[in-house]
Amino acid sequence: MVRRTPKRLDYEKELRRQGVRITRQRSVILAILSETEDHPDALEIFRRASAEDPSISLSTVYRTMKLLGDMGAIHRHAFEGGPSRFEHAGGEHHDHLIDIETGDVIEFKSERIEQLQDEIAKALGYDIVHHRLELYGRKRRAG
Amino acid sequence: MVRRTPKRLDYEKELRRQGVRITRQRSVILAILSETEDHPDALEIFRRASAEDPSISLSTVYRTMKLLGDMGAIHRHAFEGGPSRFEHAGGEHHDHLIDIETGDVIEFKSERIEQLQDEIAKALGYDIVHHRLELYGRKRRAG
DNA sequence: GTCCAGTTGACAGCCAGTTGCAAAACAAAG
DNA sequence: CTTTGTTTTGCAACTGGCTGTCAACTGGAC
Repeated sequence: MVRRTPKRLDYEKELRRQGVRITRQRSVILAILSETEDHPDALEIFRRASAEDPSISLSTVYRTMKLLGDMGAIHRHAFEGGPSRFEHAGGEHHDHLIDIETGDVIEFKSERIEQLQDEIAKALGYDIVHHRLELYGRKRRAG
Repeated sequence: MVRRTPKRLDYEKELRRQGVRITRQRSVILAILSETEDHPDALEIFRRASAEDPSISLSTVYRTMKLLGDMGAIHRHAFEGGPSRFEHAGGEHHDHLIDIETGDVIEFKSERIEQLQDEIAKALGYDIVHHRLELYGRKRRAG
């Protein structure tokens, strides 16, 4: 059962409920985030937002990403050798496989790995607050 | 069977063999790296190097870390929310648990997780080139 | 010792991201 | 719809971590 991306208005309603002002700029950015399935960086979000409202500044994009991140509405991923990339939160937890040739990101999930991580941390006397698991790979050529 | 940290001269000999000039500065930095068991960042290495030779510049530390990284003599880790931290290569592969309160780094290894990662990548049609697994946690208070 | 490509320190430049500030805009109250 | 007070914005300046430039210096082959 696939969870569908929340719509723009769901985001806005939820943020308003938390006392966040919905400005024209934030609305545009939220729309972009809720409609995409990829993992754009701040500059890419800025480009897409600019197409819709040329007056939006890159600062505002950065500030909005920070705000949304702090509120838990989006996740920020600092993959190797590039700027942070974002995705809307709300789906299930997952990790990432990054295509080192194209930069494409594939999401995956392994209950078993999560479980092993917990066991390892426990054995070392720690509670995991969060983790980062990224696989960097190259598409296997058939043949 | 624990592999012992290679000594400074081992490093130097190996680098010389690969055609790298061993300067006074590099020698000092290599000594620091081969004698530490922690994961210092460039500034910390600079501080330790300065104590031994005040004329060493931070630029040289950065350049040397890049050089040694490219040669495979050290590993660079970009943990969350901080500068890159380094460790000498030469031990077995391992992953890291980072204490989010102290910044301490604990190394661990899980054959099983590595294996699961390979399986996941394979299932997605990829060959893993490298990966990053970091657990961020807090020491469990005995209660 | 001589020589010169490789290396250095100083410092400018770069990149992703943050911040200070005056002007503009949201939204609550009237 | 207007007023009001706080938030947010665009802009430009700034930051931190790191890389590039360049004249002076130096390791190490001869």
